[in-house]
Amino acid sequence: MSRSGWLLRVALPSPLRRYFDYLPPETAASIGPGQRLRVPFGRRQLIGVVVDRVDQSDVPENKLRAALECLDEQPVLPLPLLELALWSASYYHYPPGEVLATFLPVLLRQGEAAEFRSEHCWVVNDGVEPDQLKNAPRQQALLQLLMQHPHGLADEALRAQQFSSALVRALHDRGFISRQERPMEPLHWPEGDPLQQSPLPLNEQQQQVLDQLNENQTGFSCSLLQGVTGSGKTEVYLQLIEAQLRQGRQSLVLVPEIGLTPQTVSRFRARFRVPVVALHSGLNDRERLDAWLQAGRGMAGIVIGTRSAVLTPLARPGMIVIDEEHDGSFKQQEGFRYSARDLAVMRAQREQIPVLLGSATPSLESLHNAIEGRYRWLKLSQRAGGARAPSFELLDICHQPLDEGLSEPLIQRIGLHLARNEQVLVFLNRRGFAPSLMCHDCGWVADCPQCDARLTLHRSPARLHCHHCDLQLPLTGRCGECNSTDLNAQGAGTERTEATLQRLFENYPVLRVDRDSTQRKHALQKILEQVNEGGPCILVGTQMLAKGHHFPKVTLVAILDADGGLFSADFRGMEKTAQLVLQVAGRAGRAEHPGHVIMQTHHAEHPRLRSLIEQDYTEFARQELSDRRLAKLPPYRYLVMLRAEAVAQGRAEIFLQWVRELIEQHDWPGVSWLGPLPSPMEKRAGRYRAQLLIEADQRKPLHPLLSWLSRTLEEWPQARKVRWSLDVDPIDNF
DNA sequence: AGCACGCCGACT
DNA sequence: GTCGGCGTGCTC
Repeated sequence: MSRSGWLLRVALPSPLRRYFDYLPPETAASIGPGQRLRVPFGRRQLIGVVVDRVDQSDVPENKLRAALECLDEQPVLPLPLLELALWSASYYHYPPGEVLATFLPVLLRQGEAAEFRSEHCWVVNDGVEPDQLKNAPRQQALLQLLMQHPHGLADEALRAQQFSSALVRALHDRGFISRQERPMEPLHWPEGDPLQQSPLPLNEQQQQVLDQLNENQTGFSCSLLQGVTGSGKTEVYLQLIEAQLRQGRQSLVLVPEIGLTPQTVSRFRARFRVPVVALHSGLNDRERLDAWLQAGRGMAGIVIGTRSAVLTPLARPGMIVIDEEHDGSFKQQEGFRYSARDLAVMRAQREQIPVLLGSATPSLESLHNAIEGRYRWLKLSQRAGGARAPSFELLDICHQPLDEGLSEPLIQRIGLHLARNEQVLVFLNRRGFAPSLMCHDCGWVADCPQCDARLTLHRSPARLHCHHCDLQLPLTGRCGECNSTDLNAQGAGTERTEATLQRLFENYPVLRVDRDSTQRKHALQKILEQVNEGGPCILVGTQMLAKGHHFPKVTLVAILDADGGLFSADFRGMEKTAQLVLQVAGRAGRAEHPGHVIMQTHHAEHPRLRSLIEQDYTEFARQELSDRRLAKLPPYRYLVMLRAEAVAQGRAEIFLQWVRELIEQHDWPGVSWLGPLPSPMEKRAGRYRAQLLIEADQRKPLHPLLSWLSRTLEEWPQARKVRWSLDVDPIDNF
């Protein structure tokens, strides 16, 4: 075999944490990093990404095989993004080939060409004259339109001009036009002013923040924009993006999963004349690839999407915005467990562009970075348009009789606001009718057979539903133990609260907003429309209500259970509660009717709750941070969770005990470990889970241990009998 | 992870 | 006599 003298180092979608070297394919043109190869791998073929060209391999020459073909003439992934992928593989200790695969749209992973979709278009045949169609005016009009477009028009363009497909077919059948296939017309930036709609006037604070941020339009910088709800953060984003567009640069906007609504996207589309690409879950594989290519080839001016949008290539990156940066959905909770927020900061650093983290309630991690001066800290404390901040009240419900979770004083206050023709928002972060179903004769409780959890009782449709594994069981109306029919629903979820409120306030509409009530398409939109009509009503819902939508006619926000996160096993419970409370509170009120927030609690004297309502989020966060420092918790300590799960009880824990002993055979200065411990919910979806916590005061000493550990576990036969995963910077302990 | 090979139990 | 259970070994 003739040796060409160089080899290709390839990342392959396989759980193995290493690269594979190949001889170049027969048709070896110029192949380098970022291009895809089809290679033989064992008995199958895989699509991999070249990460390097090398002239030596550790693999014996006779084991080297030749790649079958190269799929790209140009790198499909720009080099900065390839490097980001490889860096994140090493940071999260996840197999590089799998990481690279998640950077690519599905079709590219499968070996499809990195080209825009081809679309059908219609062209006029030679020698056809419109006069021939005098008796068919619509056909004639269509023909005339097509004659103005010698390259043809796509079905979609014709439909937009009100020409039906039947009409098109008629012309085709008569031999006037024919169908051609060609790559989709890519979007282009229009010449001139990128604005389509004037920017909103800024208040003084907004203007100051904008000016400061515009000082750093290029080069890396990281800023935290802490702006109370309604302070007009989005307008600041829009005007920053505008400045980037004027320089011909693209912006990437990351939003939480529930934040990516058509309204959000249309606000960006309405403002600018440049193409806005939205990466939402409704796209199919083809649409996703087209959007990805539009971003990577610089045709899109703005790319907006959820977590995975941070992996999208940009031809001329200008800046990255992460809205609601504290939101948990930016962390992937399985497989490649990356944090889109942290990757965005890393990416901005590598691409030398600014990154902006925005939130009314920043994560303690980001706030800590701001306090320490690593991030520029900018604040918007005024609500735009002169709206006033809501007032807060802790309502002590100790010893108070509750009507399905509602105290008498609260019911009265709700009635008061309704009587004044105002709207009320009732927040309860618990779906369903009741969180459990109990037998009154023997005390049996309906448990999930696959999880250590109660089944939630739902009424519409009636069923028992496990919110952890999604198991759904029909209601039998009988106790699973003693067959009694005397069953009691314990506690209240949104369905029950809705019913209770409807009973108490029968003359007012009660509208429920949660995952169940908004499943049908446009259901949420309909509810929102009714609320916006402005008549008095009660909105009941989960955290769905806390994101994105604003309800100016709501003057009372009732938080039924403020206690959930106060004493939870999760050390972030307090932080999450505070963020949720402030997000919900921020939905209400406007200038002439400031909102009032009532929180029902059994701990009205809880110091942290008090500081949250009497002072502000920043002061609350400083206290919380000082607790974290004392307790040696993030952001003062770096955590990695080694998780394991197995079908047999105890298996995962025994495995982790072995791992611990393995770790202890070596010296790891600056690193300590805790566990193994069963997960807070040991059994979930039929698997028993355990975890070993690895921690350190610095990041640096963690990585040698993790590299060694992941490689060791990968090769260890015992490790194949359980499912294990490393979670770097975990955010919850389940 | 796939996908093979390999060696022991209940079936057309 | 075979189909198939999952142990274990390998992938440049």
